[in-house]
Amino acid sequence: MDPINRSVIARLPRYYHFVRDSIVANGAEIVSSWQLAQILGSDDTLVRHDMAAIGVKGQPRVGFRCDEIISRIREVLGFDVQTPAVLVGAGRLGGAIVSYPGFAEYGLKIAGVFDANDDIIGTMVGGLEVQPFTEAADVIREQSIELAILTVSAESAQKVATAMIEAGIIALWNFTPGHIETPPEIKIRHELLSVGFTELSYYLQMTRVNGS
Amino acid sequence: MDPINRSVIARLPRYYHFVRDSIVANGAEIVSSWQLAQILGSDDTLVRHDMAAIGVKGQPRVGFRCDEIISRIREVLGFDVQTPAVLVGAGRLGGAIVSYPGFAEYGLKIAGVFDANDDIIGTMVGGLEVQPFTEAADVIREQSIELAILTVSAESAQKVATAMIEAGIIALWNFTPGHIETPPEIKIRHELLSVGFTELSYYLQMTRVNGS
DNA sequence: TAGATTGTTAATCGATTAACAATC
DNA sequence: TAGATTGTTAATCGATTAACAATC
Repeated sequence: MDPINRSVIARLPRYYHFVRDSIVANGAEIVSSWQLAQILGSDDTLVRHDMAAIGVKGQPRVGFRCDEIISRIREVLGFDVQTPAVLVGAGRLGGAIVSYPGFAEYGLKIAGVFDANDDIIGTMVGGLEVQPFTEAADVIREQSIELAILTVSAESAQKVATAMIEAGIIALWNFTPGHIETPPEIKIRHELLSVGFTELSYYLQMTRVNGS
Repeated sequence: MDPINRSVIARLPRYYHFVRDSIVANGAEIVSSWQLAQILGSDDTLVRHDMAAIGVKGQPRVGFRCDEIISRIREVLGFDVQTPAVLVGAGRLGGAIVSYPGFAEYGLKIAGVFDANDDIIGTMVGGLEVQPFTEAADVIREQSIELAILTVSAESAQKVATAMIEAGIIALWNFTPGHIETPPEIKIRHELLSVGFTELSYYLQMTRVNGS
């Protein structure tokens, strides 16, 4: 299968949520490209292109089967293959992520929570005991963990990332605002909360300047 | 001033962080488009286009002034105008956001934290006392608050959003995975954690399928 | 001056939308 | 059949990159 465009990939979770919720809420079996386009605020042609990209075939005059959309998205995104991950930094944000109820559905399994702070080590976070950061590398190696979630401070981000990569991690999910240098073969995703606020702040700024 | 492209806006926080950190770390006064391109993994021409878009002029043979970049980005994004916001849903994620230390720098000011759960009302979150949700509308009206941050459950997302809009909110920052319908004049940003994980999961899925 | 970097136009690339045929 | 919706090619649009002149 050809690799799928990044922009398509980014839309899949929104399709997924809406279709799954429709099934749960009113037993929907069929959804049209027009309906999905409404949800994303886009064109129905784009939806059909997306469905074609992930190999979902619709039925002319009818629409797309909800269960087919769900199962294909799960397959494409690898939701049915469990992805074990370590989380480093058991602060508030780390705790929120460990406890986020939806993640199990996507196949994300937090295999261990680590922190360097002695006051936090040994406490429970989302049903897991916080372990000393010094033991993270062993856990990664023993369980062949590929993903690390970084919720440490910006200052320690680079140091932690380097240690994780050395231990065998190939993907990083970075929630710190710090700058991290990684070798090109490592996949890193920056989840900068500031980017989200920035967009809203700019919008509000514009309505102030131009008059609302 | 012309509106600035969404994609440019999304890059500004990354420039901002890097330049600010460079100033703090080693007193940098000048940065070149090539250096900034390295950070974003992009082309130096793109950086120069971005600088032109926000009205920062560089000096040929020298580079761009760090302080000028910082002050222009702050101005464009409205960081120096305080943006008061209400946060609804004082769970773990809500708590993490209220306590996020960086936000004050961007001008985000949490003016009130609200929750519908009696067990949570009255507790302290990030230095603020959690107030009953029923009082949120009054606070919004009294303080002319324009932004609401939603960290409630997916199930109550729509109901809360509707109430916020009725009270006068014009921008929503939605951290719930639920689907929310809003009138077109309302700016809504969906901060779906699943989108981030999805991208990483797809990458890991691909390396599994194609052999790494 | 020579050289390094910015500034800007033109070219390319990729993603979205339009048009319309195919299907049931 | 008529009509509604998918499927797919072509056109458009926008964002990125290439090329090169301008500048100090």
